[in-house]
Amino acid sequence: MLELDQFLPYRLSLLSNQVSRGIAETYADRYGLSVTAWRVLAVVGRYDGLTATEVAERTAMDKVAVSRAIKTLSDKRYVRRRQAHHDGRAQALSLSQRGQTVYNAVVPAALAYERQLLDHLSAAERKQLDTLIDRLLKAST
Amino acid sequence: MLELDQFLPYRLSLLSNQVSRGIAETYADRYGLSVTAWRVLAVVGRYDGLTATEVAERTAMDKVAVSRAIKTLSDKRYVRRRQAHHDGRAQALSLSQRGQTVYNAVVPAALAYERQLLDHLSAAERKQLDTLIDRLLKAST
DNA sequence: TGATACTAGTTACACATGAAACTAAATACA
DNA sequence: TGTATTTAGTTTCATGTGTAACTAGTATCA
Repeated sequence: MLELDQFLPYRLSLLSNQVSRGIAETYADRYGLSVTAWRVLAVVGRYDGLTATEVAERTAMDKVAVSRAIKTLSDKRYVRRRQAHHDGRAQALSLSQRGQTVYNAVVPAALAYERQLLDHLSAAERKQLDTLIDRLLKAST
Repeated sequence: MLELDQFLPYRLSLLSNQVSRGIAETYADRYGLSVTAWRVLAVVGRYDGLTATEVAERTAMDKVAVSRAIKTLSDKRYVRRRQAHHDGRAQALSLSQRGQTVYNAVVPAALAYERQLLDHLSAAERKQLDTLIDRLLKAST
């Protein structure tokens, strides 16, 4: 007998969507960023000079999604692409001035949201949560 | 400093997607069901005679998504709609013979997948996980 | 009863997403 | 060197999704 609201995959999906929506409110409208674009921005801001392929690896997004997100960010002049010196096909990505500004505004807001969430858990529980997620991530691959 | 792969919202999204994909493999191709359609099927199979609105409440999907899923399921002859006697606008949903067959095949497979996942956790950890998800669900609303 | 506000479900639009096909550059190696 | 294979990134197509507008039936209450 399957009771949807006790079914782990459903609960995870619910939680993930709720959290994502909450976070997205901190940047979506203000900066016109989708979740995928936001992730790319976050990674390029953290690791300057990555190529699209490297971004894809770090974000667990496929290269099509990354390519589109980069196009969006590039159209908005948040990221610059320059020819990667070692490979004529690849482009090294970095934040523009504007992109840096967005990054500086958006990352703290996202972290604050996460902190606010985790405030509902004790230190021990946070650690537990981490362990459990790791375990389930491995188990589901 | 935001490190994506230690960021809770990202980790939750990753986990939820992986799990959903794993589950979907047990029914998507074989029965042509999307996640939303599958959820509606599961709820109607469990609670016969629900209306679309009631399904929406039970699945945390919005009514547009439910309407579309019902259309899919109805086109495939998995669910029947009959006029709800108390309200001319509403339709009471139930599984057809075919739908029942699909339900009987698909639900055990989904539960088996969940069990296989949870096998990686001890009884105490499962309880912890439940509590933590509940807590975070409340915190994120 | 009849005007008004509400509700069930569908449709339309704009945008997001995944898979496969494609272009151009790089590599392998006979 | 020249042919075959692989790889970076983009485009295309079919499908999924959320928001808002819509249709038709229901409830309210003067």
